[in-house]
Amino acid sequence: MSKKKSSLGRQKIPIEKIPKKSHLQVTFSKRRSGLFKKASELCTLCGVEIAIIVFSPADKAFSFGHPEVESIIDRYLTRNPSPECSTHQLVEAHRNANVRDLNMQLTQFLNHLEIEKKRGDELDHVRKARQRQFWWESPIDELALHELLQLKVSIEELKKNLGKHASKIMMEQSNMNSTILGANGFGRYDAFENKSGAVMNIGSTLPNNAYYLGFRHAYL
Amino acid sequence: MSKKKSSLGRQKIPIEKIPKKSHLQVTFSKRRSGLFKKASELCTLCGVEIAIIVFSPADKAFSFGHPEVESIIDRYLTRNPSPECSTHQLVEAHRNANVRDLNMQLTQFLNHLEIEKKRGDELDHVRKARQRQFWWESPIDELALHELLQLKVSIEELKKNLGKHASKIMMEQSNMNSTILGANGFGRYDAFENKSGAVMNIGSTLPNNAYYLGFRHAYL
DNA sequence: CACGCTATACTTAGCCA
DNA sequence: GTGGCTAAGTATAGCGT
Repeated sequence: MSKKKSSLGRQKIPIEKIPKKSHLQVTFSKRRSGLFKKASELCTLCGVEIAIIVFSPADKAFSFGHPEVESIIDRYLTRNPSPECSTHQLVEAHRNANVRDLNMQLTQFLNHLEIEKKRGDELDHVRKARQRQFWWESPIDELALHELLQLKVSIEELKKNLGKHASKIMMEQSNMNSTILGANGFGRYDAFENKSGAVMNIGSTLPNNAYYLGFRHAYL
Repeated sequence: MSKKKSSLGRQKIPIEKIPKKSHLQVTFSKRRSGLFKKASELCTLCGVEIAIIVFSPADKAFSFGHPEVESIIDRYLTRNPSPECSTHQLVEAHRNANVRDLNMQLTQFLNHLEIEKKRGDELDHVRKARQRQFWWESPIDELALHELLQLKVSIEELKKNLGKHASKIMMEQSNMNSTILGANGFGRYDAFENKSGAVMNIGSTLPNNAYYLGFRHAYL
């Protein structure tokens, strides 16, 4: 049984444009997955917000975003509206907002959330059990997907609305009180200078001083 | 002689928020580098454009972009404004979706839900504090309320659907034991040239807690 | 094309300087 | 924070199905 072990296992490839198209496509797919996975792990491990946009060789746009690409882009472009901070401010500004009804709804909503989460966990369990045994494909419940879709949109809207609402509350409070933080408090207009956009070299084979294409930091 | 602690070498860590702050900082730094490196490799290997934006735990903005973050964002925003588009993309995706993909979507939703829950908690906090010492009132955001109601309905639908879906999967599992992969494992119509590769795919063996947070594709 | 497989290249957790 | 080290954990190139 002559077997050529020669090409089993991962081979080293140079970090330069892959010439073969079919090969490139596969690599793109796999590595994009890997990149997104890494990003999601970073999100979870460190509790940070990340957005990634990739334009494929076929010029199709893929994106990853936690919590949302748009909001992160927004934050980036406007040099930091700082949602985290606004949340904090909200807590501090706890003596406003006349939203009793809204909050009641919210409370109910929270209850539902917990229920859904548990349910989701169960489903996840089912999935894992399934994967362990067999991973055949099965037709999907289209209706469920549809509903899921609707939900997603709704959630995103809710999120936006919550954000808006929060800012509104804050602002109103600031206006009426003028003692809390004030415009001075969060008026950080430190524009970050990023002109370069320059492409640095890819230190592909250097484990140490490996600097990449063009990343930069915006200090706040 | 005293043995070196097995702490030499890499240890496995669960993909969940790192509690220790100092530790988290180090991990963030290293993994951010790793992420950017992966991105740059993907750029070079496949000749594609990528932009990444990360907000650090300290709320500092880091970005990677080839050729430039702004231009890519621009391209993305001009192509992806329509919410209907996202709907369409998912519907498209559905054609090739298998259960795993669906589950991934579900996971994303769950993540969103958790985020919303936290946000909701904050709001709730505000409310309680306010009830204790309310001073003034501010007009409520009726639109937000409306959205909340809508969401509530959606959530309830989701709940039902999740239940159905779960049972269905389980049922299919037991039923298909005898007809595994018969002819064609699952009914997906490839009528169209679905040139999408629409749904991102997680590696088959997803670690227990590796959640994909929120990525999607933008079409057209 | 998407998936699984496997050997191997690469990444990185934990420590230290 | 940064960078080096080591060894264990992951990602993935090349190939099948």
